[in-house]
Amino acid sequence: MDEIDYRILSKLEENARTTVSEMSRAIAMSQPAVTERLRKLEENGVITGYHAKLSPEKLGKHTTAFVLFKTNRCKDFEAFGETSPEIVDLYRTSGEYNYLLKVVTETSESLARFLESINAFGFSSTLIVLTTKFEDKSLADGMEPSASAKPSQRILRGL
Amino acid sequence: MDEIDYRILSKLEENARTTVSEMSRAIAMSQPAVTERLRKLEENGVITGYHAKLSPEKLGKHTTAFVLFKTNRCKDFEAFGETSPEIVDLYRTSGEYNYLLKVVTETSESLARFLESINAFGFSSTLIVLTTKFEDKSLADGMEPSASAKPSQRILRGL
DNA sequence: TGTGAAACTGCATCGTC
DNA sequence: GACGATGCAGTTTCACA
Repeated sequence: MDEIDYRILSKLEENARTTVSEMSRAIAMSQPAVTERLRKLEENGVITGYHAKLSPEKLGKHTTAFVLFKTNRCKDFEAFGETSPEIVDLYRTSGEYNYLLKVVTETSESLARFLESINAFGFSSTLIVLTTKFEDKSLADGMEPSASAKPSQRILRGL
Repeated sequence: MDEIDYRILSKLEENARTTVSEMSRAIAMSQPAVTERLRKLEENGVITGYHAKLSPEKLGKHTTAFVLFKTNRCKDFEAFGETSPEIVDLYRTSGEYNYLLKVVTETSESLARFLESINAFGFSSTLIVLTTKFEDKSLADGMEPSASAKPSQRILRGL
């Protein structure tokens, strides 16, 4: 994990469809060398996937909310979460509530129906998203090989 | 926005580096036709970007938290948020708190330092993420052209 | 909108250092 | 680890329906 790796990661965070040749030009390194580095970054699990980001609005989903949730039926609730298309993110958390959900629905009415459906499992507290200032800020940008790359050497060997 | 568009979107949500030829094979449609649909989905803002997803752990970032935040210095706080590498997501929300932050840091100590730094702007309540059950569930999957594609016709014309 | 054909570009793979 | 060469795969562009 040197500076070149961070530059590759940064490029792909910004645009996952960047071609290997484009990166090899930007980096001034041969195409096979970039391909090989990329292969290792994927193999080592540094890159976990490449995903298109869609506009919920353009898909008719106008309401986003975060739901703090408290339940003692964790297994049941997690199984429900897996199958619920409204829940896009699900986190186990510390604190008074034990789950945090990001929920994306068509309207505030469909959010209300969703909240009623989870009331069967426990108690919820809902924060409606008014505006998203930003999302998914780069993790690779501003990473210095000297600072956090040395620990990652250990990590990449599976420790 | 017909069923073919949803299949394209679904493929790219799952793997943003899927080639046009792969999609054209899966869909049984010519390559230029898929390219043209893709161009329009991007132009209309249905697809907002393609991003590599990185493992915070593998980059030495072992602590993730959601922070509920209350401030009356909104402009100042948002400007701070833009420049803060720890804040990966920033939402304006309804409720007692007016912001929700997703924060990714190296350790719980660096999280503590971060929380001290934002105390200058207002009050926070922190939920530490113990485990991420899932993130970024598909928005396009299970979308029926009959249901939400008709509204999106209006949306795509800019209404 | 969609198609097929052709020119162009990018990628995988190899042997070499 | 990185490089250059090469053959195959993917993309772009076009005339046409």
